Amino acid sequence: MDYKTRACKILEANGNRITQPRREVISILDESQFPLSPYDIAKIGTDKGVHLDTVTVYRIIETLETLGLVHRVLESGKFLKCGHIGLSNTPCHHFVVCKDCGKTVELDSHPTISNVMLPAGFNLIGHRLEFIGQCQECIS
Amino acid sequence: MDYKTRACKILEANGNRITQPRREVISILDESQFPLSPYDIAKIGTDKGVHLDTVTVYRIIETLETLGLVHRVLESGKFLKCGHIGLSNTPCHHFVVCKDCGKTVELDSHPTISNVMLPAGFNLIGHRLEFIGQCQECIS
DNA sequence: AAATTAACGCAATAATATTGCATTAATTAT
DNA sequence: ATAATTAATGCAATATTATTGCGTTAATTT
Repeated sequence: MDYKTRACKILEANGNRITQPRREVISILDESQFPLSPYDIAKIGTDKGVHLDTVTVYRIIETLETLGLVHRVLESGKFLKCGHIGLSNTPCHHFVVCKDCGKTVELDSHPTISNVMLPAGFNLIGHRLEFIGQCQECIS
Repeated sequence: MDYKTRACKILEANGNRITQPRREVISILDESQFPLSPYDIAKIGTDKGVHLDTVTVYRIIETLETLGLVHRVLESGKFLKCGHIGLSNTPCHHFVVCKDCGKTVELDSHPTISNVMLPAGFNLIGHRLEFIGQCQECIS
């Protein structure tokens, strides 16, 4: 199932309406191999002749993120469609980011830092690993 | 050597002046176990009676980051002192972040996702791993 | 086809970040 | 120790990114 179909199904299954702006945002995310900011998305839409209000894009992104349909790439703060709903639904996210052009690829599996399979030709400089959880005081 | 001493040494060694605002920012970072935004830092300083302009804090943070003396915690966008200059100097960063209170701890070593040593009592929910590098097109 | 209401669009505002320039103060040279 | 040098600061203005409130529109249900 392609991303657009999957996204619409999941939206619907969670009681959300399939609107023109949502279709457009999903389509734009699907077609980009770079992560995009809400402003990027609004501009691309408007350039294509489909008016997209930036506030609307913010709200759509928030919805899609909740549903596990987009990630936020931390290094740039921009958003990327999720390639794998199964993994993306979990609170574990794995990306490869090019520091020069920003191109970003989601990794298929849970890699370790030492034995990760990177895209062909990708030159590894470093990494960021953040474990998210609850500290002792916040659990109780 | 404690953080303040180390920070001043490194600043000096790189031809930077040891100024009052810099001392203050370093001190505030040293005393906080939570990551802080430039605005947080300016406010804490001002509350302590030491006027700190926010723009100045931005510039100081930038300098400290370049020297490997602070990290940016991606999840929150806030800054944290580096506990380990040796590791921090590399483009590899490892944190544990509490999702509730934001308390953040830097990890000592290069952990793998499956065998990480977390602080006592820390409940692990998920993680973010971003590999940074250059894609094939950007290398040439 | 009408009723319902989620979602949108616009305007205003808040929060975060950056730039230019005159002034201040840390360091160097005398 | 004092003067000269210039890095760094502080202020003002501006740019960028994100949020909120509310009347209107349009997707869905009745």
